[in-house]
Amino acid sequence: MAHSHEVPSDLTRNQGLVLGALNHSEGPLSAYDILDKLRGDGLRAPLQVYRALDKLVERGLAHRLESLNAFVACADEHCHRKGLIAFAICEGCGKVDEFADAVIEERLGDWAKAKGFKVERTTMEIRGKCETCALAA
Amino acid sequence: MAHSHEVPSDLTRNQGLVLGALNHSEGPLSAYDILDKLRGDGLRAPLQVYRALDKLVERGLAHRLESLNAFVACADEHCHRKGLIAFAICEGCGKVDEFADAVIEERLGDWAKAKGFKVERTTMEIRGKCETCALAA
DNA sequence: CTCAATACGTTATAGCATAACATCGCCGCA
DNA sequence: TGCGGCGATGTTATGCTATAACGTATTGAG
Repeated sequence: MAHSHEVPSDLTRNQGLVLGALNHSEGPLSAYDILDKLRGDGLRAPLQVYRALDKLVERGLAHRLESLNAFVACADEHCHRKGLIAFAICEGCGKVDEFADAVIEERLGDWAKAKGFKVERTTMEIRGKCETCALAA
Repeated sequence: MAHSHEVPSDLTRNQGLVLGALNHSEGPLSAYDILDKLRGDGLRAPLQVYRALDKLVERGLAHRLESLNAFVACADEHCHRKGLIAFAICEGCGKVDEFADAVIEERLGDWAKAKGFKVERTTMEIRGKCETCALAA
């Protein structure tokens, strides 16, 4: 079944709808997937979805998967995640596993420091097959 | 000035043209950027560029930057890179720095092993400001 | 109340990527 | 030589992803 996060109460209507759609989905959704799910709730234009997604991503309630041009709800119930987040995306079933790794984060930080590079955000995405799908293949 | 890689001789005409365009560019190029640069050489349709890019990426002669929907030539002169590659992308000047880190690779490998996840490819992209642009800001 | 800031709604358009189909050229081999 | 397969190519059409530009509505601070 899908996630069952609580939706923060200070979201706007559209933000709440979009986050709800993400929470109830098994896997990542494109902005247009979301739009289709929410037409019944009065959403009509891509921009309504993109604007809500921008805010949600900004607040860390949702994440953008760059390699998929799609979005997922943050897997962390109360969104305590601060640092770098990595995603493992299964090409078989589409499920996404979200995790953090302090060593990797530190390592990237070291590299950046050595180069004088000022990091603003990092995307890390692993594509492959989850255990279930790998065994089924 | 731009890179000065040699172009492998077994590339097809279109592949050679596309790789040449990437090699002569200071920064990442979208497929349509490439197309525009190569109209004078007879290329007319996006698909011609995308097909060449697919092959080049497959062979490791070029890389796709997911967070930019753009492509760069591989920075390694003779394309000896085997493992995971990371990219630092400057939002100021657009330059891309390509690097590898064995520790990160090992760390991801450990995670995957523990989860039974079969990795097919990984994208790691840092967005931020390079030293020059950070100081200028 | 008034202003500023933010969200919202709508239309149009820009930018990225692939489907589908026909052709061509090269190479191995009967 | 000539057949046959395969991969690259060319072309048109189309689909998916994302934002520009405009105006209205709502909210909250002073």
